[in-house]
Amino acid sequence: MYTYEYPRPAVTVDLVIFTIRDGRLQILLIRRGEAPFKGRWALPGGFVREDEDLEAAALRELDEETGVRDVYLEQLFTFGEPQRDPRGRVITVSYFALIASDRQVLRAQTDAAEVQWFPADEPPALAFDHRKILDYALERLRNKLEYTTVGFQLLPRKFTLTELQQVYETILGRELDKRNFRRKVELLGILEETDEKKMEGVHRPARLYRFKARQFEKLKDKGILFPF
Amino acid sequence: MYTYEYPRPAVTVDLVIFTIRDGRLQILLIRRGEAPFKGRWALPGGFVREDEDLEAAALRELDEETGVRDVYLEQLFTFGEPQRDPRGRVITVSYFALIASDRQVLRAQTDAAEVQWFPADEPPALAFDHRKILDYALERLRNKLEYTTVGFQLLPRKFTLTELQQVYETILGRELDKRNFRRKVELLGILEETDEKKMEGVHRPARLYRFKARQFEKLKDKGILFPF
DNA sequence: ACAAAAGTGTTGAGAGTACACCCATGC
DNA sequence: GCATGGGTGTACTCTCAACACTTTTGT
Repeated sequence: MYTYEYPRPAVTVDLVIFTIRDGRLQILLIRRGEAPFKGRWALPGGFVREDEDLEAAALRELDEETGVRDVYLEQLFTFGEPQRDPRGRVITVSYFALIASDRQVLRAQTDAAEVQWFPADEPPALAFDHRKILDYALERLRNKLEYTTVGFQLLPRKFTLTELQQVYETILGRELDKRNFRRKVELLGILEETDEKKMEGVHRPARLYRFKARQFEKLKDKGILFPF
Repeated sequence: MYTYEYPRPAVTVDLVIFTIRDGRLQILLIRRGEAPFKGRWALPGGFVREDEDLEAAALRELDEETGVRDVYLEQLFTFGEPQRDPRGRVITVSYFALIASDRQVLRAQTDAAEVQWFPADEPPALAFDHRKILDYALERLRNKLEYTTVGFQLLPRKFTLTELQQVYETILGRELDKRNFRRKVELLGILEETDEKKMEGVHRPARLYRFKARQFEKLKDKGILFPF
């Protein structure tokens, strides 16, 4: 058995957990109960355990805060500036997660005053360098939206085309043409019609669709295929 | 001052250093002199120092192995499987670097038998999980080539259009149409003609061009702009 | 004069964008 | 019957892809 004689930083994972709520892109934040940054909002996260894979640590934190599993999770970036944590050297591996809009139930035990959703584009002041992490996550999400199907991870299993379009409009921050959007989605061949209709609204019911691909899909054959 | 009571993994950086040599995409590898994997080839890398930023550590390793600075460097992914290093818990932050083809001089002190370039698509057996890191770097490089100007980082400051095209063909692994390629590059407006010509060849000399943008540039306004 | 790489335009097909009206339902 | 969101087609423009010959130089 060999050992190392090198300084060992602490390693954490931090999560940017996105969902769509009230027609806005929102993120989950936790209010810190301890110094430093006591009382400030921060990204959920925590230390990586001794024999725990990084992604496993991220999934564990996600489960602890939201009770949700089986969500889209992607490693984002690793931040390691020596001064990013006033307590000492802490390197953090950041992840972003997408929660479907019908699964955003928080843990029963969580105190609503301490765990809350905030609009991603108007977050409160954040602890540490979490604002930088958030900004990076937003940029990545917007980019990926254009050439992958990540967007579908934010919707329930069955959804209307208008709901899908709203996800894209919300994240991209601009309006899309309804007819062009629908033609494009159909052309991609990634949706399945169901026989059901959404009867909630007061007006004409919309047909519900289901996403065909299992989890996630790159959308390029030659060049890009999702430039709405 | 606060301290943590958590296990601390060792943290390293590993580099996938690309260049174009003999018309092929190649990577720099180092032969390990110690167990584990003694005698195997491995990616250059090393431990992150106590008060050293991650990117600074990557730049330091790069300088130590190649004597090169001011190159394109990008964080790739952080690998942290508990069993990836038999000596204990080691988390590695991987980077990829692009070295211009006229700057691939190795450190004078390096022993040629211990530091060598290898074709990126036919590497020797690698230590640890370095093959996985290499594969990931290759995938990322190919993707970025299509919507950014990273490819220019592999060329000298002045280059011919044919050389530029060969970089793209080499990395993408397919042939491109000369006329379409040139029209596209011209349309992007990122090159500057020089008055010089490359007189090396035996035949008609080619005009030399210079890359306008300082370092690196995203190439999308609406959708992708670089789908050669 | 010849070998070799440099350089240069046109055409057809497909995708993106802009744009306006009828339909189905609840009240 | 009316208010509201659901649903549908066409025309123009622009970019992509395929394709072959002339030019310039060294030997």
